[in-house]
Amino acid sequence: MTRNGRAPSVKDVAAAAGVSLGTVSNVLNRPAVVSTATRERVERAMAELGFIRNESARQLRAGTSRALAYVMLDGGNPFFHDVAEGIETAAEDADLSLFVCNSNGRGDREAKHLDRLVQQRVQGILITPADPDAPHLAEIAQRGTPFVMVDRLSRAGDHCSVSVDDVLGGRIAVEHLIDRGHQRVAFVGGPSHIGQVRERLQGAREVWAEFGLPADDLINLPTEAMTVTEGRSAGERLAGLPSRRRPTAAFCANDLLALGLLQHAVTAGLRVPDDLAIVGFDDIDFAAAAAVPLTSVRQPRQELGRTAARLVLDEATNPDHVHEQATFVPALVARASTGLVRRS
Amino acid sequence: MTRNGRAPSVKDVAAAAGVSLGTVSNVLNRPAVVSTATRERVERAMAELGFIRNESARQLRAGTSRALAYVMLDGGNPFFHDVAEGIETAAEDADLSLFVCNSNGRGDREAKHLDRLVQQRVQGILITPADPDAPHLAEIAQRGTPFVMVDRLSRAGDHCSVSVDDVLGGRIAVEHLIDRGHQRVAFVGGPSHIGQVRERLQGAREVWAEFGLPADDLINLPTEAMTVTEGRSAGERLAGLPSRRRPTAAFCANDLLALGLLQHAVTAGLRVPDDLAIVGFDDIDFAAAAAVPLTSVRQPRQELGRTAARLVLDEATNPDHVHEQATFVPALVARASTGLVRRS
DNA sequence: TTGTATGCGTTATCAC
DNA sequence: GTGATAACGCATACAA
Repeated sequence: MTRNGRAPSVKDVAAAAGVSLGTVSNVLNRPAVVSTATRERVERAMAELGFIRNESARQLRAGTSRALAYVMLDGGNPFFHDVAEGIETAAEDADLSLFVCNSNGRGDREAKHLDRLVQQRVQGILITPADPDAPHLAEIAQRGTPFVMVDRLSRAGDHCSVSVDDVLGGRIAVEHLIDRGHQRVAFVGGPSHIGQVRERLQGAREVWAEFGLPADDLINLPTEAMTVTEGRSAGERLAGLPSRRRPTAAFCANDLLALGLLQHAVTAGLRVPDDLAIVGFDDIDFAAAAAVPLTSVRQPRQELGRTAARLVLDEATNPDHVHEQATFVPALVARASTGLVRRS
Repeated sequence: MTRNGRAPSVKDVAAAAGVSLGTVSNVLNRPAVVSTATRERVERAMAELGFIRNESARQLRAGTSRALAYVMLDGGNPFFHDVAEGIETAAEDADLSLFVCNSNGRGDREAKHLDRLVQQRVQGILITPADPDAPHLAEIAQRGTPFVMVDRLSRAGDHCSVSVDDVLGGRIAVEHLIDRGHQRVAFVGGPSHIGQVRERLQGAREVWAEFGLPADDLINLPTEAMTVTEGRSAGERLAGLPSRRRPTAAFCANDLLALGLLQHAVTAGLRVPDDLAIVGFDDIDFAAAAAVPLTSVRQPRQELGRTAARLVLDEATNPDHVHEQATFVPALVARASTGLVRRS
């Protein structure tokens, strides 16, 4: 602290070094233009005073910050971390900071974060929203803040997005199960207003019909959320079904549900995959690390993040930017949880 | 965008509403002092122009930002999320933003984040550092930025910290195993320059000695990191031990290691806990959700975060602040992974 | 109740 | 090569 209780400024450095404020600025921004002697004197003064550039002042002057932001949907789901890692990588390359916020699925918290970020004048906002069609999102896109939706799609297409073909994801998951000989399969996921849940279910239903299987044998087990706890409770409901209705396999809308279901199955003495095969979605690291390694539909998580960052930066810097909806193709990763099917 | 391609400012609003800049500012900060008629006129102008306060300008003027920051050690470990949630709760209560950064265990990335945060003039920095004694941390504390170390302790005590009694944690974990009849136990953890690892091992050794068990029968299985993958590899080494040396139980320095070890054990056909009992540390949600629910040493994760935020806010606002090292007491949560021990 | 003036720290433009 | 000065957007002390 110098003078007034604030941190030392260029002014203080200038005084200490016996030069003008402009010269200090030159040392900072165009060192080549200042003589070695004075430069060193200024640098010494900066070191002695512990001078640190004030980013708000730079930002005020520059009119824009040097930061991106990502508003995560669920910090407790490792999937979003991996996405964030991808974003961070790209941000680092562009020499930008990344502010990571977490809405935890709460629309009000999301809105609060967004307000703050716009006030901060971040260069761009990446978000996996609780509701892709929420009005506060449309506002932001219209205001002109570069904006990319991550792992979601909105009805209005006036912004960039990166996502995965969820219908296809549902298809390959269930096709895998049909291949394995399953004729009665549960779909575990919800709430159904989540686009992903609907689309993964749709994909599941499509293949199911294409293989000529009766619609009744694809059983819907809705959940309140996409969490381990909800997966466990779905397991209980599944176990409670009359045995002639009980599925031999389950396709879960994400890996957390699958892990919960797996846990309940093991606890209940079911053998996985013999009594119950399980497919998850996302392929988070914990999926491979489960006691019975989980078959899952992989999304390119880091790639999703990197691409999203690329798009938002393009929108921020390229005057000829056009919005783009990048779609990735999911892939099945087969592991033990669907490995061996007892055909009876 | 108005005028110069920048977002509309108070000045623009003033012009549009036909009042002075000071009046606009009054509407923003002291609405009571301005007449209803002009206030409404100003508010209408703000709405029409899409005016949004510029946080950098406010911050520059105020001399300090309205944000805290938490630099996480490992975004892939849910433990740190829960800590972050606790911090966020407290930040919300104080009406502050929270910037969450992730060093991913890399000292260079940590330093970069810290640089940026200091430049941003955040009100306080919370951090779980890669190395508690790194010089860049001491610098920050000395510069006067409110600073709290989370879940770590440094040798120099010139700052606040919140942590858990790790020696005690090690003690209760191993005491539990001894209670269960185990006479040969592995300690899985590393690298040993992590204070936590050393202390948890120390606690383990203390009880081991107090029960008069031979030191050789507490086997150290060092790991390169605290990850699921490393836990799996520790499992392989454990399985490779000659059977008369092979432990009947393992105490892992965190839950990720424990989950990896558990997975390997199950894959290798070992029954848990009959052939191998496992105790983890942290009690992350995935511990309870494992196929064999994991006994673990619980840390009060959210509480840790809340307390850290409380301390940093006290340092930021209270002139009589004195540094405090808050220590929490860990507790054993017994689950199936140590549930049944076959005594032979 | 409203308007005017000043300064926060930085950068850039222009003289010298 | 260096110094003086203005501007970014906002908040406030003070004047009208």
